[in-house]
Amino acid sequence: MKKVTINSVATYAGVSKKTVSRVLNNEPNVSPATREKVLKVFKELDYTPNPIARGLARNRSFIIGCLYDNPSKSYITRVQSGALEACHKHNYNLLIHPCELRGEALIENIEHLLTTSRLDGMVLTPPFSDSQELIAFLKRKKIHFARVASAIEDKDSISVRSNDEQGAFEITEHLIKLGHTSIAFIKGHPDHSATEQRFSGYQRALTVHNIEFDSELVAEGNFSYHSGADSAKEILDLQPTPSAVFASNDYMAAAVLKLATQRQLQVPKDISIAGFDNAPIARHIWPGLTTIAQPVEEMTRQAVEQLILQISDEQTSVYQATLEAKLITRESTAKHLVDD
Amino acid sequence: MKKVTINSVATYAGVSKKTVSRVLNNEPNVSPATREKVLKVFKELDYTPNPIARGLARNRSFIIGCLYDNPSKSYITRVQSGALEACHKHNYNLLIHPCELRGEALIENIEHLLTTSRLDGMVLTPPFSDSQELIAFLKRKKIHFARVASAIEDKDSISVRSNDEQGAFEITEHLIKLGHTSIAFIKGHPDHSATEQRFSGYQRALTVHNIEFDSELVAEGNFSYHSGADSAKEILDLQPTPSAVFASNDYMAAAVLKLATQRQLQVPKDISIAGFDNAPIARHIWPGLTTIAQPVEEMTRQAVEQLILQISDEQTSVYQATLEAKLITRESTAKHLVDD
DNA sequence: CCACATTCTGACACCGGTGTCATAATGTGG
DNA sequence: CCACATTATGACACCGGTGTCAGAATGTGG
Repeated sequence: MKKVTINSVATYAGVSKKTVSRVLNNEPNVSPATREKVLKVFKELDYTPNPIARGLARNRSFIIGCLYDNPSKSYITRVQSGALEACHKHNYNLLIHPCELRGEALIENIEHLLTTSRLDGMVLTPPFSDSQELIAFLKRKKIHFARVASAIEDKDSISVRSNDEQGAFEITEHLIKLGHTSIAFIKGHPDHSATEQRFSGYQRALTVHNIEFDSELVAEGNFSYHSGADSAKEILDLQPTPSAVFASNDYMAAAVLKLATQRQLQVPKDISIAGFDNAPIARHIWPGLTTIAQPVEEMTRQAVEQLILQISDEQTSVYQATLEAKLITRESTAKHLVDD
Repeated sequence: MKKVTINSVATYAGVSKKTVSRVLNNEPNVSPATREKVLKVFKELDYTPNPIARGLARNRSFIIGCLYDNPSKSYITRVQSGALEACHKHNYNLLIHPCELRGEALIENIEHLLTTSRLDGMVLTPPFSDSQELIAFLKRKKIHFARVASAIEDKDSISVRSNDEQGAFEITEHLIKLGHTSIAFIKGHPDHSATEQRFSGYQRALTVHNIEFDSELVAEGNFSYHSGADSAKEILDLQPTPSAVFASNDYMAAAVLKLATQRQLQVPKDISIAGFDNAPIARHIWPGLTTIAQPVEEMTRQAVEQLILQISDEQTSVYQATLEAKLITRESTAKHLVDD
């Protein structure tokens, strides 16, 4: 059985390639009779147009690439979900490409990706959205891209972020208002700009409420559950034990909760725990985690949507937006009861 | 600035297109001098070959599509991770395509996907790996595909699964050996063949150990945390309360654990809980969940690898494998203490 | 130095569509 | 019924690479 191409359809229907192409793309100026005839042949021959040939002619692949390097799986899932929503709305598809930020191999890796698959645009998620090197490379190669949750400024490229510093400030303030003064903090991955921002929101809240910053209370994490478990151990071993812990994401907060529970500490009676992101795990555990809802899906959705508009030349101005992060209180934080 | 194509490179280097193409693909029979010259021009002009044109000529896209419709996000993450490993090893890329199994729109949806992006092959994850309709469609369209975790037999297509029935049998037997006789069960999504298999393993263990099956103890879930929460309520409201619960996946088990803890039940002292999959959440909560480790990544990795071999014509026989599921005991299950 | 094998190289068709433009068919008003 | 506008259709080049094959350049043995 021979492959069915536009030529076979044309011959079979007794029309030219171009007319078949017109029917294919719902172009005007085709008589109803001809259109019917061609459509019938489509069915008869079970014809599927070749997207590659079409892509070559139009210089489009209708594929967006999503770049990530993130220890938090749920973050990636949410990113994908937002990106897919925008892609499918505009008949685009999503290609995923995890890779490592570190090492000079990055540019080489992306270059190889572009040699392998033509991408109409790329979504950069943290930490790539902050990589000046990558941004410069993509500009040089004239690849459209959009940045998600980036801290750096770049007037020329699409960027959608949320206000992490403010979110961290609010959740810290929430703990302070509950009477906590000894609040431990677990940092995120040093390559991610969110890490610095959340830390700085934490510090600002302390300052505003006249609580002295104590570097002893700060542990280094990297957004993974595992790193949270290590930090949790550090923090819970402190004497005196802090009365509250604010972890830079929910995975690490969950790790603190697990260790605390293992050690017979009651949360939140003995110790309050707060996270960040509002990842699914925050409501899958007991007690549920007080956290900051970061609109990951929405950020990505907007970023990809704007990216597609830019690719289609329907948007000339560069979209830049900051979405709000919102405090969600659950059972893991409560009033600090002073020990008798 | 004009676009850099193979023609510009050829002209600039003073050779033919074909010679440039040879250098590009590391083909033999190019004199070292010529090769050097062309490579230098690549750099000078910052040339990136156009993957679409290449794809058209070779009739290849080097893209694999991954189809899924699964309420468990972590399952998808694991699938992707295994698929990506195989793809990158062979210089392929992965395009993800979530869509709904139900409704006649499925075939239309896939047809549209194939019209939009040329895919060299597709990985079908549950519940698609069990869809006869989809399998027939892909065969008709002569699209290569591999099935992951499917229960149905199809001699013509690649399939990698794990032994769910046996896994469910073992974990149920584990509970029985701990002295439990009243073991509740939460079913998975009815569209997934794993649901039936796990249920049947549970029943077989009861039979083998002379425990009467009680349909009162069976709740209907759908693999989502939310459905697990509903089932948990049903089960914990039973009088007398069962002494153990086996949920068809870890998310639902986590939901049971959460509700039990909320109700002041001690796990595993008052009630034992077991899950399935060994999802990350199984070890992120306290007590950790006893579960069956299903090699999701490995299944998908093997499936995609074989798929790529088949696409490349390096493999003519159809690979079919069943991997072992393994019992992992954690803190959520313990000896049943008879109430005094 | 010649006959022959081997290594390089390029001309050209082709992959399967789309864009441009000329021309054929049809419609409309006077 | 004609002049003209409008709609419908097809011829052909083109997108940017790869495959085939012929011919040129070079190497080898006698």
